[in-house]
Amino acid sequence: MSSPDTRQSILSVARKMVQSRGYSALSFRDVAASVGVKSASVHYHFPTKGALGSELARGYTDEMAAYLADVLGETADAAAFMTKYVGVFRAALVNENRMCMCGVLAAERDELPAEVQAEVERFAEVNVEWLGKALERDEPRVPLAQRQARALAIFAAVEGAQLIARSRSDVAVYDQAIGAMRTAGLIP
Amino acid sequence: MSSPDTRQSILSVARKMVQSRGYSALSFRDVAASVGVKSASVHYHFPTKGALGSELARGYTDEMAAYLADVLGETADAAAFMTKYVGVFRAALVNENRMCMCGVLAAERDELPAEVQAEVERFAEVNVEWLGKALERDEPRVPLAQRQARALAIFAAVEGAQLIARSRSDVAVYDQAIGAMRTAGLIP
DNA sequence: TAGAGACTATCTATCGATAGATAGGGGTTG
DNA sequence: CAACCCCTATCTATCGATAGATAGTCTCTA
Repeated sequence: MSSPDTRQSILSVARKMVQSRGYSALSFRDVAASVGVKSASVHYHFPTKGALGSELARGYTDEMAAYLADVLGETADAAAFMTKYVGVFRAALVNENRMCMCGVLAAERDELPAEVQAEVERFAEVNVEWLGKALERDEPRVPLAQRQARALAIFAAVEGAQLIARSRSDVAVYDQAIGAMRTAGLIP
Repeated sequence: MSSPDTRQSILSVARKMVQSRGYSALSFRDVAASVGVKSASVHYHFPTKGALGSELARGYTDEMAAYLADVLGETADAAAFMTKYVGVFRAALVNENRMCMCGVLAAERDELPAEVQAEVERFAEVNVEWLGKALERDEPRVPLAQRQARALAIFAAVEGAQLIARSRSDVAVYDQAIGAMRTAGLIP
């Protein structure tokens, strides 16, 4: 197996592992076994656990940012944006009851190397900024600060809905919570 | 040191440890060192890590349930209830940037013994049920199902707000998110 | 009431398993 | 040949857990 393949396999396997078991439970041996190489080979591509973790988080955020940018490119109203947005987090639950990787990492904050922490914060920034832009489509006259505060609240609420739905292994919990958030007026 | 003291110290230290570092990072040695005994003594009081974890979660939920019952006993409207409710989660953040223990545990779901998982689910049930009762004070005519859905949404939103505020080590993020949730009408 | 026996709570020492990490060798390929 | 990639082998540190011993306390009984 050539290097780019191995490297990508490592990232893919490690991402799933973090999403389902957390950063602390991410081990070089498990990743290696799942990829089909030895743990020393994983160290070849990612010298330390922090290097692997930060690249994982960076790639995760980058992919999310790219997807959100695409969605924003389509002309649509805020409600349509939100439907797509909550769909991303829903998909993680449907896919083997996983969580947003940065949500998991946030819960383990004190265990993370600083470089990983920074990426987690960037993920939040990217999401909140995007949500602010999406809200702007509907209510361009609302002051920026107020819109950003609401964007922050939506991001937090969606992460929370995912968290508790996962704790019950029941995507219906997510749907119910998101539905109520929309009914109440938090999410367009 | 007599046994009840040691046992309580273990629970107290372990709770803080889980709240700040997660279940995976909870170790008998660290707990023992912090309490001032040997790890074997911790095993004397809690034979397995699962036993310690489930008792931690059980006690945590029990304390929360008792506090919430007290609050509900006081005559007040839903808004007053919510102020106290969000204050509980705020206090954890202020207190060394900790998180709701069951929120942390929810994120690590797949790493938890079944007995601990069950306690995490009970915490959610207790919270949602209480929130439903609190909402009932303001809107007794709203159908039960709808009220419970909103209660679920509030619980999820508050947990989420705490999660992302903690990831930034900034309680102001929590305040801003909660404020926007109230402004938007999700939280009374 | 004195002593035997059991219980409590802790200790020291150690177990096998696993963690992340490293040194150095070997094969493949451009 | 040189760079790249993966390997074997190993290291130190730590994990949860257990064995066996001990000092102190409690209880029951002769």
